[in-house]
Amino acid sequence: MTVPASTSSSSSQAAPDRGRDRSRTEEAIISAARDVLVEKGFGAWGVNAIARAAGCDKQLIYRYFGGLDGLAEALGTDVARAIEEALSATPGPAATNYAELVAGLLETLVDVLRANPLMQRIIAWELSEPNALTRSFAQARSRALADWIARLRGDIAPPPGIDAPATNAVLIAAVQQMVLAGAATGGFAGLPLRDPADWERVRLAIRAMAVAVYSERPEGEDRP
Amino acid sequence: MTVPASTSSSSSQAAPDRGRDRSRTEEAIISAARDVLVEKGFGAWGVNAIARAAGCDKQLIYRYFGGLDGLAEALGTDVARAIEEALSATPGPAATNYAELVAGLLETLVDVLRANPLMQRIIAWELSEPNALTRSFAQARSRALADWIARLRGDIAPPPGIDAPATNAVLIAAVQQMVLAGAATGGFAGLPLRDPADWERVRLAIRAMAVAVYSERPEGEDRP
DNA sequence: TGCTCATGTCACCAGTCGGTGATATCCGCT
DNA sequence: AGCGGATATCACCGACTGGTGACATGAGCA
Repeated sequence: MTVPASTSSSSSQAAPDRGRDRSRTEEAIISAARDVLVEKGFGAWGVNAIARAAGCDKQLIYRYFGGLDGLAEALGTDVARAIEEALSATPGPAATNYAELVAGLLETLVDVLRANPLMQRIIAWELSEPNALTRSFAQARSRALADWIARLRGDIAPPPGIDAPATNAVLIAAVQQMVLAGAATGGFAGLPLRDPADWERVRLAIRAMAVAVYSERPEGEDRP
Repeated sequence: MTVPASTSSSSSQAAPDRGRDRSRTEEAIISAARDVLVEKGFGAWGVNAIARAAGCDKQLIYRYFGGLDGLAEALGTDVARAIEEALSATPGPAATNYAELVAGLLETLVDVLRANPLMQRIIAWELSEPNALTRSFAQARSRALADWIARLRGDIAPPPGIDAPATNAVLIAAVQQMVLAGAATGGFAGLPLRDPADWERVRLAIRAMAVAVYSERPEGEDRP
């Protein structure tokens, strides 16, 4: 009788002996792709590392996904679905005016983004090496975010005389940069970003800015 | 007679035939290191690519700088010097109150950062793969920025009742993220970042936020 | 002149990468 | 039982990486 070829000679990750089940293998590969991106960064995101993490041969990545691009696309839809349900699960701020609405959304965004290292990696990737791959990621993320905001906004309109799209973009940019810097280096511009107290300062600062800019009445910009 | 071994078989960069001059070669290597980082990104920042761009053998990188770490250190001091003189050359905003001071500083920062792709690469690097290398870069940058601000601030004090360090960090974070996103993808959160008009919107939005948050009197937070 | 040493160049190493063809193994169907 | 096809694994390729030792070349000095 032939020895059962003990399957113990595998990577440190994931039991390698799942039966010949294509769908399960595909899930394992996608999960491994996600794990590699989160734990090793996009610089190490390749067929070899992913196959190693998934405990299967890299040939399967080519067969089932058509290479890295197809795998990225599959992971993209997977990520988009995860984001949408993560956002739809978060309770929106019950605000009656635009300033409080935006302030609440930004605070929620800080929490959601801080709890989502995968999203952080994708954003950093997009900032460093924008390509067709990251573009689909960014597109899905942007769309989910826009839907979420539109859903929670309801019929609350921004005050006139203020460039709301630009202002909101700047505010969201601030949130992103702070979260990324905090995760990467634990601080930004001399401000520590480690303890919950540090993030409470950030949260208050962002809220104060949003409320201030959307509450103050711009001088002489009113319609006659 | 032997043919003069035409030196045309080199990379597209830089004439490879500088006389046996160590200091000149070192400068060429540092310059090549900077160019590779700017044009190819930190993913391609290695001895092979740098030596190729410098038109010399990679062995010289090890001999003169002790490898990539030493070269990074040398480039770091070079960058720090460049930043300091770039910032010292920019005229500070002549403001008499804190809100206008911060608004002017942020607008200047947008311009300086947008005109400095090397700095953008370093920031993106730091956000993606923080290591001893990027830390020295970030440290030099942070110090130069702090000195610049301290120099221009003079004796103008922030209004009481506002967490100025946190607020300023958030504002600077917004500037960084907008500039990085603009350079990487040409837009952010649906807002285009290509034409000067786009950046004018951003500039106005940032100014409005800074002025609003530092002008508005926080209610009931005053000292008695 | 001849010697020395700094400068520069070349060849090579082990390792990893993305990618592909050939082969083994097992399930289901007739 | 036997066959076909899907699933999975192995072995290999060329290219590139960081790193190192050996060698050529030239300038300056005794």
